[in-house]
Formats: sequence, C-alpha cells, structure tokens
Amino acid sequence: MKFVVINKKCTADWLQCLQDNGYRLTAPRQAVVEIVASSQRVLNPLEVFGLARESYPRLGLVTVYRTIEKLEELGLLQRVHQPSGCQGFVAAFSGHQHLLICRECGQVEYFTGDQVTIEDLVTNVEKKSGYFVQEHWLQLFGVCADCQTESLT
Amino acid sequence: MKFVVINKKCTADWLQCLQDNGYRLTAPRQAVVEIVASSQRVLNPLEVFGLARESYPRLGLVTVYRTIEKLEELGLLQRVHQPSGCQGFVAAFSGHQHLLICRECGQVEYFTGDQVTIEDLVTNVEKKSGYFVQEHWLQLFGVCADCQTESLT
DNA sequence: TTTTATGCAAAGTATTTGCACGGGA
DNA sequence: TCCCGTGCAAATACTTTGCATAAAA
Repeated sequence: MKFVVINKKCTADWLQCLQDNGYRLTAPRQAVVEIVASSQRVLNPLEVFGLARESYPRLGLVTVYRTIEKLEELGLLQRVHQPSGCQGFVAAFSGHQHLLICRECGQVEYFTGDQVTIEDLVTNVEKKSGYFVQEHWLQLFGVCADCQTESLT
Repeated sequence: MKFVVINKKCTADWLQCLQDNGYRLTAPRQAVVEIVASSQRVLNPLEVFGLARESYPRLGLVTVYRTIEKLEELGLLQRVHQPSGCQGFVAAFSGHQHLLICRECGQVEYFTGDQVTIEDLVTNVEKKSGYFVQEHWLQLFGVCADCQTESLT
C-alpha cells in the first residue's frame, strides 16, 4: 500500500506545460491553474470559477470550462465520478485511477494496489489513511469478445 | 474470480417489488421495467424511452426518469459511470460495484474480487471473460479522519 | 502584425417541476 | 371514490458555440 503525496507547488509546472504545448500564458488561465493545481479537494467548474474570480474578477465561466478542458487533455486534471455527481476534477497522477475521496470535504488521496483482496485492500486503506470507507467502485472498461471479433471484419 | 449471471426473468420480480413498496402497477411502468430489467447492456434514459415506447407508444420521457429514479431507490437499478458519460443504468446486484463494461456495445458483466493484485485481477478477468481490458477505476468513498472528528462535535 | 484567447450572449442538452387529466386500487 | 401516476409544457441547470474585442507572441 502506498499513498501518493500531492505536490502543492505545481502551478508553475502546469503553466509551463500549457506554454510548451502551444497555449498562451494569460491572466485568466493563471488564475484558474492556481486554484486547481494546488487543490487537494475535488472541485467542480463553478467552484473553480468562484475561487479563481477572487484573484481575477473579470474571469468568465466559459474560460474555466475551456481551461479545464485543456488541462484534462494534457493529463494534468482528471474527472472524478462520485455518487453525488461527475462534474468534479482533481490533479491527475499518471495512470492513477485509484482514488480515496472524502464525501464530507471532497479531499482526495491517491493509492496503489497491493497483494490483497478488495476487502483487505479497503481495510488496509482505512488503517493507513484514517478514512472510514463507506463504498467502493471497481470498474473495468474494455471490449468484449464479440466486439473484438466484429472489429476485425 | 466469479462472474455473476444476470437473471433475465426479473421483470415480474421488479414489478412485485414496486407494488410491495406502495407503488401502483401501471402500463407505462411495466413498459419501462420490461426494458431495463432484462437488458444486459447499459442503457440511458433516452434509450429506455425509445425501446419502451415500442410496446407503449404513449409513454412520456418524464415517466422514464421517474421510474428509473424509483428503481434506483429500491436498489434494483444502479447508475454506471463511464469515461464517456454517467447517464447509464444497469440492473444492480446487492453490493456489486464490480463491473466489467464493453465500450463498444455497452454489455455489462459483474465479477467479485480475488486474492490478487489489481493488475493480476485485470489479467484474470481478461482470461475468464474474453474481454480486452483498456482501463480500470478503483474508487473508495468515505469520510476522512478530520471529518470524522468534526462530526463528533 | 498575426493569431489565439476572452467574455458576453445565445443555443444546446439533460433533467426536474407544475399542473390538469386519467387510471389503478 | 380517492389519490397516485401520467404526459404535456415550462422551468432549471449545465455546458457548448458564435462572434466581436482584447491581449499574447
């Protein structure tokens, strides 16, 4: 069991990444990146809008959507699907789809699997993180045998 | 590793369950339940609407939403969150949040965990199901240590 | 100077609500 | 008969698109 520590200082890196990919460095983008890159909580577009407008009041909600979209494409942000909704985003870690999410405050931790059953894994995560785990989702996405055959023709 | 066989004949059971919970047995509800109870695919409200209208053309989309809502409350249906969207539903199995979903056709299988790592589990599922697994999500939902403390006060 | 990015307004989607009518129990 | 359920229409919420202006490179 391993927990990943969220890097709190990645704002500059993210802005650099945007620039390296041909996107311009603008004040509205900086305001949005500042919020989402340093958050340890799941945030939805409206929350990002509210927070980022504190530092850049002229910000439009549309720009928040467009910036989030770009950050997701670049693999910096990932969407979080929760029982309560699917509009949330957190900083992405390469290949990490293992999230531990607090339903009260939205805080997110990342973890990697271990040599145990799902039940044991949940117990381990609880012990090491201090969380009380109420629910878990394990979902695999792929192509079924029939559809694999079909795509050959 | 164990796969759960979807019961194809649960329409009557579901209608019974609705009635047992004080809901009336109506033609529109029967049409909707017939579709969702017997489907092995993930269906969204609009798809259910289209299919159920074949047997009951006067059906309204609103009724589909309202029926799905009730079935979800009763634990008969569960929402499926996919990279492509979160409007899908499939028959729920008590406690089963382990889904194997085909991205091509939407077919769903249920499985239970085993004494292996996530990587091994994915490999096992592939072998036994014939799926090619492209992506997996493992998400735990609960309450973090801080929020547990707060809720005591 | 050239091209991208922005914010507003409008258009799309998806879902929910209000309400009078119709049908189950 | 009584009350819940229905479908229509309208309202709401969320997200995307068109476009003229503003700003980055």
